This record gives sequence, structure tokens and C-alpha cells, in this order.
Amino acid sequence: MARRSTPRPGLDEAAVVRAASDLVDAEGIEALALARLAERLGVRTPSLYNHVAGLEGVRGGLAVYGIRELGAHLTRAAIGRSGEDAVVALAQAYRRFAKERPGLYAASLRAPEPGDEAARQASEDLLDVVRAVLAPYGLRGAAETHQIRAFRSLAHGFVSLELGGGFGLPVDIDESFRYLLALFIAALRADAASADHSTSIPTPEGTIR
Amino acid sequence: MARRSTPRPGLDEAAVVRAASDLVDAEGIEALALARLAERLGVRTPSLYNHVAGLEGVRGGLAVYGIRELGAHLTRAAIGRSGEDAVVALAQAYRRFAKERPGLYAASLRAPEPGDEAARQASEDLLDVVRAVLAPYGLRGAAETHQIRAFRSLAHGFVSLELGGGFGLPVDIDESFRYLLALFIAALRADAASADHSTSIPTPEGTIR
DNA sequence: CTTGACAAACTATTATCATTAGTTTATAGT
DNA sequence: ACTATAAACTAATGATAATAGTTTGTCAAG
Repeated sequence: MARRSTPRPGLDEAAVVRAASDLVDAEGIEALALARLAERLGVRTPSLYNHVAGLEGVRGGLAVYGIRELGAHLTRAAIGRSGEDAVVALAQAYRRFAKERPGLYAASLRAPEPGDEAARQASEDLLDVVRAVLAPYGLRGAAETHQIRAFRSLAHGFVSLELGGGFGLPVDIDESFRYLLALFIAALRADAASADHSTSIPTPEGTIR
Repeated sequence: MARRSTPRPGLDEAAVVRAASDLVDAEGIEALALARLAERLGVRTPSLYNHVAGLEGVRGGLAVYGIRELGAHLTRAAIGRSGEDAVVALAQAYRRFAKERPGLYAASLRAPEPGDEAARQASEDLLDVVRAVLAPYGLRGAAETHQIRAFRSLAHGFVSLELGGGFGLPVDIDESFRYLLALFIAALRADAASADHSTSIPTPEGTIR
């Protein structure tokens, strides 16, 4: 009944990706190298090729792992909340994740290969969380897409600049983030006011953003 | 009267950085390599060390060049405009620059070395343009900083996601950007309304953001 | 208990790259 | 014409990714 199909139960892709995640969070995304990974895993470099498709394979796997982890964090933050409360929680969780796991967050940003189904699915799941939180604000179709893109742009732009040291002064960065968030929430209110479907029928629309 | 101090008038740092700029815009930031640069310049790799401090030196010089070019574009876009017109022009110019010179834009984002005076100055100049455009909205001190950071987060976040292929659908990305911009401008109006110094004294404050 | 298949590890090799050391050479200024 | 010097060069080293081919450990079937 044992699950493993074969011998030498040392490594698998997940273990390599985990090690990569630890490495990039500890030393930065540019420190990601097969040699360093092999060293950490107590193995010679070529052995990694039994589990991942080279350095590019590690990067791809790490990106998917990062998107999933971010999605899980956002989901946890949003559960049990609604309305503006949920929006704030989502944004704060986004920023906290990026700051706690900067290497993994950076890795999650890389554009996936066109055929990468796992990456597509992970992104879709992540998007669903954002969509669900913004759903009460009543937009549908293209307008909803604009809203979601705006949220992602805000959150990503801010943490990206913050992580990159783009904000000269260390003071009141939290305050700046609150300002940015308030700005977005004001827009949500305006959207909700203009789109007055207080009781709207859940239109059976497509899923894609 | 000739200016050059010495012989073999082939290269200088600016020429190397220009070549690097061409390279990264044509083939992406990850294609930046001294070997490729030397090839393009018709020179052997080690010769580059006479002009730049290795690959890191090229990256640093490219970042400064990118910030300056971006600043020049923003300045041109803002000249002769004011108020919301200027804000929109600034944002559009920001996005256009990033799309026209994606490699250079990416290079401009790297965090400068602490002592890099050229980078600090270039960033300061860039910031001054944004500050000038937002000045009519009446905020001072910390509030102004939040406003500026919000603008940068918006603009950078959007173009970063766009360039990285983060927006699944190619349709109406322009429209999404307009939505984002409208959202920011609404916040500016609110700020201007609350901070009612119609005729304010130009406070002799510090410069840093 | 033996044995064979197979995946996972290994060694060896190649190619690319950045970097440093030391040498040669072209030019500017005397 | 001579010399100082900066800019180019060759040569060598070390890190890295990647591939080919070999060895070996483990599971499962006989």
C-alpha cells in the first residue's frame, strides 16, 4: 500500500521547490542557483534534474508555489469578513505576505509559460478570492475587471516599491498604505452607488477576469 | 582644445550604457551580459572593465540612465499642462515609456547602492516632476508624501503587471488604466476639498519626499 | 530468498560567463 | 621624436548550467 513507486526516497519536486523557497526568502531571488539548492539538499547538482527541468523548471515551480501560498494567505484573511472590512484585510494580508516572504513573492511574479496549466489554475484561484471580496460592490463584466485590476495594481505596486527600497523615508509607510487603501475604497463606494442593483440577479457570466 | 584626455577614442561609460539599453529593450533584462555587450561594441569582454565596474556597474549605470530618461519623458508630458490634465498626461507618459522601453524601465527599478549619488539625484529629479504636478492639490508634508507614493504605486503596479503579462485578456487594458486614473483623480479632488488653502504660502520646507 | 527492472543518485565533460592579472599598443602632449 | 598613459588585448581562474553515461539502491515478482 505504500505510495512511493520507486527507490531512493530522498527528493521530489516539492522538496526542491521548498528548498528554493527557503533560499530565495533568506538570500534574495538572485541567489537562486541549482548549485546552491543541491548543496542545501545534500546532493550533487545534476541529481536535481531527476525532479525538475533545470533552473527554469525550479523558477516555474516556485512561481506556482508562491501564487498558491499567496492565495492561501488571502483566503485566510478574507474568511469571516465582508465589505470594506474584507477589502482592508485582503490588502493588509497581501502586503504582509510580500514582506514576510519577499523572495517567494518576487518569484510568484514571473510570467508563466503559455502552456503552464498549474500556473494558470493557481492564478485563477487567487483571482477568485479577490473577485469574491469585491463582489458586493455590484460591478459585472468589464467594470469588474477594471476594479480587480485596479486592486492588484495598487497592492502590487505599493509592495513592489516598498520591497525595492523605492520609498526613501522609512517613516509612516503604513500610513501611506492606508491612504492608498482609503482611496480605493472610496472608489468602490462610488461604484456601488452608481451601479444600483441592490438586489441583483447572479448573472451566469463567464469566469475569466 | 580637444576634450578627450587620452587615447583610443572608442568607448566610454555612456556608450556602454547606451548599448546595454538597446540590448535589454530588444531582448529583455535577463539578456544583459558583458559578453553580449562586448560583442555588440566590437570589443573583448575584459575591455569593458576600463569603463564600467563589471556587470554590476553596468546595471547601476543603466538604472541611472533609465531614471533620467523616464524623468525626461514625464517632464515633456507635463510641460504646458496643469491640474488633472497634467496628472493624466503624466500617467499616460509613464505607461508609454514603460511599454516603449521595457528593458530600460525594468533596469530603472533596481534599488541603488546606498552611496550612489547619481542615482539619488536622478530619483530626486524624477520625484520633483511628480511633486510639481500634484502641487496644486494643496497637500503638504506627510500627506503629500502619501499622495506621491500612491501615484507611483498605481502607475508602477499597473505597468508592471501589464508588462509581465499579468492581465489575462488583451482587451480594454487602456480602459482599465483610465479607471485606475479616474480613481486617483477622485482622491485628489477630495484632498483638495478638505485641504482648503486656496492661497497658501509656499512653506520653506525640506526637499526629501 | 534471489533477481531483475528502474528510478535516483553519481562522475565526467562541455560550454558560457564574469573577473583578475599582466601585456601590448595607440595616441596626446611635451 | 619621445614618453607617459589609458585603452585595448591575451591568458587564466572559478562559478555556473546542462548533458551524457554510469553506478546503485530499493521495490516487487518469481
